[in-house]
Amino acid sequence: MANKTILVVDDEKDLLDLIEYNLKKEGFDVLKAENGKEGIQIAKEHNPDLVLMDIMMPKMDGMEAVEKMRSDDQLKSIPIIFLTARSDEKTEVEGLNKGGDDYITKPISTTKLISRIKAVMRRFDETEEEVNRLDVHDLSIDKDRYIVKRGEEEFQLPRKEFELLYYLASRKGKVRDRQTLLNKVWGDNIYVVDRTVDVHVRKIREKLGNHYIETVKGVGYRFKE
Amino acid sequence: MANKTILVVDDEKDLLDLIEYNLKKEGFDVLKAENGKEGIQIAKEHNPDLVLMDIMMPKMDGMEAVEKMRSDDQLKSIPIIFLTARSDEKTEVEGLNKGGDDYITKPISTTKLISRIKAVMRRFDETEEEVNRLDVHDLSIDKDRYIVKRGEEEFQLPRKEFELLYYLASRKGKVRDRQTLLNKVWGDNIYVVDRTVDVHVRKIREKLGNHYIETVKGVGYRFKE
DNA sequence: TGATCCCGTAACAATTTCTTAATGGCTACA
DNA sequence: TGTAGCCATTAAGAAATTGTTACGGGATCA
Repeated sequence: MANKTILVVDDEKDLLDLIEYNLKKEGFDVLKAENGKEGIQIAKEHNPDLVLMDIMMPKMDGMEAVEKMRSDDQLKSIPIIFLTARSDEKTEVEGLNKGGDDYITKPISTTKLISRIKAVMRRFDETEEEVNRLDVHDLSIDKDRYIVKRGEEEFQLPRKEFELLYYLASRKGKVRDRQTLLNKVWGDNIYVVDRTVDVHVRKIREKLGNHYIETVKGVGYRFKE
Repeated sequence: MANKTILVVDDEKDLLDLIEYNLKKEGFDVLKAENGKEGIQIAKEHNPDLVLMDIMMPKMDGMEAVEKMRSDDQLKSIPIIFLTARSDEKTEVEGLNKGGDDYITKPISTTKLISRIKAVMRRFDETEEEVNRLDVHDLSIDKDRYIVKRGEEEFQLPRKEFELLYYLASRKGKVRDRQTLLNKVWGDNIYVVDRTVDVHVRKIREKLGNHYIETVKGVGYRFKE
């Protein structure tokens, strides 16, 4: 895997070099810029995975640079960690802060810096990760969120309906008889009349439309292939 | 930091020893069991961080053991990696597969096994680096000061409420069941009735309004996406 | 040593979800 | 076209789950 690239923007050259040294030791590629303007330019060219940005700088202020980045389509989703000299600058940063970003007060402990960087990166990676999501047809069944989406529409199904749908969808095309469904979705030693499945199927169809779950007469149900 | 403990359940003694050897070399603590029944018993006693479970076993089948674990409040959130002899057993495993689990087909490459274990653990280990401040919706949750802000308003939440809110907010959109919340917010071996979570959720809602934390009936709570 | 706040628990109310059972419809086949 | 078998649909009551409130024990701080 290619190394992650980090752009460091700070007007103190010594600090810049120090950070570079430490980041490289950790296996990151490092880009440097000494002011906001330069930072943006380099970011546009190289598309770094993360930006470490000092807030107080000459030329273009870090704050201003961040605002520019946020309104630039190419750059807006790059995570930024702010470096602030005094902790009361926190307040200033607040307005700019998006989801996974972070800020760090100088002076910086290297280990802390590294671990923050890794944390922010991990968080960003995971957002992209499709861990518990099942995409079938035009549906997106997210077990982590217990939500079914179709485009922008969100359906909040009750638990049994959700799990039944999930079970069938994860076995797309395969027929399961009612008893099997009861065992797998309801649980093994649960005593429930198997017609119950019908009702749940109906409720799912009622909400999502009836073209997802197919009835196989005399056998059971299946999620449409 | 204490070593992570892994429980290995397999009826082949030689394999058990081999795996133990390799895991220990990697710095894990290892527990062993030769059948499902014994496995569950040991799991209950030692609360391992991960379970490596063979599917085909005498006494209590691995499948059965897993189901038992899944329905036991204390054990249900322990990640499980399945060992299966033939790859067509995969299908069966699917039904049991929850969240971050994984399966591996025998024969096992040690490196692969280790890397899977680490991957699953990483996924489960939500003790990620924490951010000082989280901005979600119109809230700003400041872990440094244990204060929640909404615009100019400041809310001083008691510790548990704050930590619960923080935990949920930092996993925006993801549902967590009460047991998980207790483990993550209260601590692993704390014995508290899980309805306690409800009360804390209510208190948070009372202060911040009830549109932040959503209830997913039969499952748990989640911070609104 | 009060006063106050926080935490966990229990009890009951409110709500949602699940299950059942009853009815009617459809299809296949004789 | 009659009949049997299977499924869809509905509504109502049961069951499960959560919301809400109140209370007592502890910790904390003046």
